[in-house]
Amino acid sequence: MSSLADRIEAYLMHLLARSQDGYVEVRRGELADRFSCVPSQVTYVLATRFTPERGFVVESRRGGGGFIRIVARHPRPEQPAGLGALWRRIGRSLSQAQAEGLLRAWEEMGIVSRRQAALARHVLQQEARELAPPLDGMVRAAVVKGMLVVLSNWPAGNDGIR
Amino acid sequence: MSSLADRIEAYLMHLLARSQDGYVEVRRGELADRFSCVPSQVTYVLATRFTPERGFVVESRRGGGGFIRIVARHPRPEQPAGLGALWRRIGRSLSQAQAEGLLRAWEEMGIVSRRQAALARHVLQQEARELAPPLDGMVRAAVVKGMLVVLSNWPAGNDGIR
DNA sequence: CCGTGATTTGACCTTGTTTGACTTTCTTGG
DNA sequence: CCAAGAAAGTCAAACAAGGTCAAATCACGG
Repeated sequence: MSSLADRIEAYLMHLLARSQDGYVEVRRGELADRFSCVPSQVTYVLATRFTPERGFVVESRRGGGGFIRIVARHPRPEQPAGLGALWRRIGRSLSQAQAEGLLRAWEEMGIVSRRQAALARHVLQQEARELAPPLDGMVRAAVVKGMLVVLSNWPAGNDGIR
Repeated sequence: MSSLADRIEAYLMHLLARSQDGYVEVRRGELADRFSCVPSQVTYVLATRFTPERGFVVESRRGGGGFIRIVARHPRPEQPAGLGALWRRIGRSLSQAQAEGLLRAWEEMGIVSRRQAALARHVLQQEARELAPPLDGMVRAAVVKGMLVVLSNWPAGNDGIR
């Protein structure tokens, strides 16, 4: 028997799946109402199912006109070699070699252009230069994650500044 | 449902975007009238959304012929040019407020999607969290620059990872 | 049957918005 | 100069969400 939490999760996943932009906005109260439960049940579902580890980011606002926004990081949740894995693999820090390897791979896959790769290498160099070992890796990871944010596009996304 | 405050903000932003000089002048009373609300609602919007933190300066005069002038400090809708300036603006370090302001601006201009903006906010938060003052700013700058690397997408059109 | 982890509830908290009564500051006509 | 009137400003109370936390309950493997 699927639990209430499961059904709420399924409903939200459904909304996400058919959303064109890769995110949904709901009212906690309305949801609670629809499933005839207390609002904090919704909070529970968000906290246990829509976590960053599972590839979701949740934003919310209180007060009048408040809402909860659930953002999916990737169209197809957990593909073995997909973006989710990539996010996890990057982790908190990247060596120069790791970063370059990633870039080369992306370039070969046509995920980034030659020019973007070159620019990225330049930025990596600039930013991580003269930083002591614990920090430089973090900065590299930061740069790559910034790239990933823009690259991990939901079908129908932005194409960049022309 | 977006709140009244949101709608008033949007309206003012719209006026600002259309204005060539980067500022607008409105009557508090007229605005209140247009949105059928009390005048102090307008004051509330100004106080919460058009702050110096977000790059606005608000001046006003009371009495007959009074007015409210909203000046946008940097966000000139730099459509064609701007990219180089953007790199320069980012610099070596970014405060949380600066980073969020930039993101908001990009989101408004449609340079990044709502979803990308949300992801970016999350990454920014995660990466800079528990980093002491000199470093956190650098990491934020790194994230934003990573985004910019991909966004400054010349001819070779990239559509993101599918 | 029991212990453990997941779920469900509800009382209470924090944040953001809306309204309205009251105040301050200008402008102007007399 | 001064009183009236026309704005805008302040501030606190009432509302409108969402968040927290812990107790109660449930489901299950051992």
